[in-house]
Amino acid sequence: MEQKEFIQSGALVLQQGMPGDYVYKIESGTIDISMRDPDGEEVFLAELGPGEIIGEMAVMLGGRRCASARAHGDVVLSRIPGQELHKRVKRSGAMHAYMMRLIADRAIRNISLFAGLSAEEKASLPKGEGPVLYPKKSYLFRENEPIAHLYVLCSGHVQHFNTTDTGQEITVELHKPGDVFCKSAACLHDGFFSTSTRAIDDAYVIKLPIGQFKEVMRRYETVADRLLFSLARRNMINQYEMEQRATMTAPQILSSFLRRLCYSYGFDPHGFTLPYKKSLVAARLGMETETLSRAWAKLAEYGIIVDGTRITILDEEA
Amino acid sequence: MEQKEFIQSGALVLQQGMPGDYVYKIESGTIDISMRDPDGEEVFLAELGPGEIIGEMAVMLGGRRCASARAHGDVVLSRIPGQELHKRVKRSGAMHAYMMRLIADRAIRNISLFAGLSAEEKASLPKGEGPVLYPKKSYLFRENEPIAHLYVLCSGHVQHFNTTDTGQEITVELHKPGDVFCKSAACLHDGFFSTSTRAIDDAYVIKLPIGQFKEVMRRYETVADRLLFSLARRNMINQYEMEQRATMTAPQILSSFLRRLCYSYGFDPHGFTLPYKKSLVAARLGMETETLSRAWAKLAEYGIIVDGTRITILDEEA
DNA sequence: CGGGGGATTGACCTCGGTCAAGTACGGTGG
DNA sequence: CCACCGTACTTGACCGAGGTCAATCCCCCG
Repeated sequence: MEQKEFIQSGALVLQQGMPGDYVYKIESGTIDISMRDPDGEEVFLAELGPGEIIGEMAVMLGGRRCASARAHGDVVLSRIPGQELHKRVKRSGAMHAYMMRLIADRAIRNISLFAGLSAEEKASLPKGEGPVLYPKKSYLFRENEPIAHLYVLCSGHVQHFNTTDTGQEITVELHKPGDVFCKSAACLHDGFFSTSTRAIDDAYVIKLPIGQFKEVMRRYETVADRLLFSLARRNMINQYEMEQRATMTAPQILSSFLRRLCYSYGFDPHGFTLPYKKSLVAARLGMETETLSRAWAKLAEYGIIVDGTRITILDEEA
Repeated sequence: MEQKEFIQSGALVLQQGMPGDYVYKIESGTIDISMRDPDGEEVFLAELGPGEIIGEMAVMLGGRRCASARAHGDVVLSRIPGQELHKRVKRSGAMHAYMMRLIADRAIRNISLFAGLSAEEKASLPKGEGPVLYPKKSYLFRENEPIAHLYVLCSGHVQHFNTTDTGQEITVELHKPGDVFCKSAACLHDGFFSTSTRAIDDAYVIKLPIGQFKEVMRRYETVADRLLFSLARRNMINQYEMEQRATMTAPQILSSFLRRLCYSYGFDPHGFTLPYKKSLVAARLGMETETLSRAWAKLAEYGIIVDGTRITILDEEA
């Protein structure tokens, strides 16, 4: 059932953002795990060695790879198909518990906020509330509820939005697997959520109580540092988006969005598929689906070719 | 020349945002200094006693009060007209140096980021670069320059903006006396400014080298805490503004802006004067002056009466 | 008094929102 | 296998808020 693979040093083994229906067990050599966080920073997360499993998150929770894995030196892996893993997990309750624990631990340890900590320090991190399933369209939390957790998204997608008095929904942000959210909420003493958040597809999240997170922040200076950094970056990105919406036309905004999407997911610009429904993209960009629909047609003028669901970016620059 | 005033406990002696051409010397009693920082938080800054001078910043630098002063118990003050102070300062170089030093020290110590520190801790803060004059329309810094300082605005106003490829200027933010800016810039390791910043009128600023600020942050946890808090708040405000621009019409946006302005400057809603030129307001709100001009006319529908430069807000709520 | 910058007003146009109809696609049930 | 339905998306026609351009007004200042 298991199939050996020999990987050259430096080769990409798993790519963040790609779907995946298999896991690898490391037979020999070491694998570097890294991720591009939503702010666009590439962050090194961990180094895994023989006996360890990689890629379990996408398989167990049914989503996409939420980090990239690269061979550090030559490596031998055995590839285990997703079905096989599911069978084993179903057979043994202990195995299931083990996998869930593994996923939860890794999700917490691998968030970019904690990237500056040593392996021992990471081991002492709080565990959080194991992968919790929020079915499609269910709410993680609503506006004006008290803030209790920091969330780590393991699989699926999540939408933040505000509801206006007229019942209109304004999408503020979309999150993809690997993202951490409610960071800024966590800094406001005894605050309340300013947005509602809903699962777009079935989403698994780890929930880390705010108190525990603050404890960690107090203990490790680098965590507070990274949080500051990430909030500051978010501010700049917000400014940038404001500017775009004020000055650009719909096709230009869409083009810019696709370029950033491609970059932040690590997609191949020479052809990738949109990971969201188009209506979601419209919401994210603050436009109507009709406007978006018309914008697709004009993308050629901005160096992007769309063929059905396939998107190709011709000229690549920031 | 000096004129004694007897102030009842709790009375407002100086109000943030008001113009002022006199200073007070405290003869007896104590005065509480506080300010509303740009995020809308009321922050207690200091308690001053007999012999100390208040209100010197607006007078010496020719601007508006950048903090409020309230009598803490019954107080006797002697009021010194601005002209008198200017005469004394002109007469004596030492007096001039002393006033400038006083202003610089107070500006640094009184920023809300440092509000959690004790008097002794505040005394040990770095002094920063004394009040620097940036004449009307001169640049404090430009986009893509390396970030070297945190700025404290002592008098005048300052405009942050981006320039697009087409030469268009997008105003991101306006700052008023007492504001601290480049906070988020300061968190990005060796970053570059993402906006240009220009003095609207003659502006005096204190410049605190980033390195020194980071040093302070490392020493005092509360400073990092407050910075986090303020960045998180800014994020929420950005989101809110995004939402507004997406869903509201020009008069609604203007109305909401005026209400916030009134609140954050501490103006009297029953009649105040706009502290900026209208064209600046237009820039700030991301609209053309013509659109703004038309919006004024429709403000009555939203409970705001405009009579020349006089603005009255009828119904007050968040 | 003339000049210049800011503000206002009017005429016009464009982008994108709105409404309505139509298409493509997948799933379900007979 | 096809009829039916619901969802997502597309297309067309229309409209209105706000941008653009030009003329004018207002007020301060030299």
